[in-house]
Amino acid sequence: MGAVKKQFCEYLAKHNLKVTRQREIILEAFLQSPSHLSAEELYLRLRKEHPNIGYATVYRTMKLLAECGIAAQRHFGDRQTRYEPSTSEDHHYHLICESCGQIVEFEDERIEQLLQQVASAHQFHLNHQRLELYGLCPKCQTR
Amino acid sequence: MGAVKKQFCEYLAKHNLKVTRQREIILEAFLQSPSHLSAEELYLRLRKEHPNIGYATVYRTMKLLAECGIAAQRHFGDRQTRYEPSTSEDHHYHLICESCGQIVEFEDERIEQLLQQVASAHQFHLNHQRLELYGLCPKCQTR
DNA sequence: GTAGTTGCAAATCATTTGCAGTAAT
DNA sequence: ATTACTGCAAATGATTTGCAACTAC
Repeated sequence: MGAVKKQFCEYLAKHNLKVTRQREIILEAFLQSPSHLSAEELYLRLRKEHPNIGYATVYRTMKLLAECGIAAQRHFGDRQTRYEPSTSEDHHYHLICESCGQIVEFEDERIEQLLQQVASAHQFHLNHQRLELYGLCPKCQTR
Repeated sequence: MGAVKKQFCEYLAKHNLKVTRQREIILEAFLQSPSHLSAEELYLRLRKEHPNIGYATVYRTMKLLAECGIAAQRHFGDRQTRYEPSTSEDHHYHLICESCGQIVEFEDERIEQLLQQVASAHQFHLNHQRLELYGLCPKCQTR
């Protein structure tokens, strides 16, 4: 059993929740899919192989995955909540092309330090941050 | 007539739209209210003095104000779209207390430069950015 | 066996839209 | 006179929830 699945099962056990077939399937699908899918998109993918899994179950399970730290929620321009695998300590940010929707991830030590500094300056205890850059990717600039 | 109202009227004229009593009232209320109100909150404030102004009109007018650059849309943790006066070139970010909801604004030259650098490194043309820090304000830390 | 889960449909919440009447140009 | 605007109620889209049947423990 993969480390992530183990993490999920342990979280479920600790909270008196059950490991069900659907939860296993949805976790699998989430891990194998491209990042930044919405619950709806995941549901649509799932439906091919498992037409009996309900919409609501996907929503509920993604919420669980977010709670136990396996998935991280994201909100980009559109209305939907998107999910990406959350590798604990890895702070990365997003560059989003407003024309083609491409999403590029990046990290930056310096930015992270600066944000921490700013929070401290205001005597805030920093829990998490959201940083997104919107613009045009190289391809869309030339069109 | 204030500069902002003038800006609004000019925008309306240019787009063959009309200066109506409701639009004037909503603009006034927006300018006099605390920052970061949602359309609903603005509607509720308005209703005391002007019970005949409809929900939809507030939504439509806030959208207009955003289009013409008088208001800027913001999305924090909750579901609602919030608006703040948009003083053209002023890039500022937000520190949000997850316990009491307090919102502190801040600016930082260094961050701005870094973001620009990062975008350039990926050959993106940066249009706009979103940066929010979530945590606990000094007061809520001690509770 | 008991308590948590599922799938469905109905509910919710923020926001948008159609429409008949009203007001700005 | 035109054309845009308003208020209302009904529609929308993403997400949540109530509930009776079901399944993991």
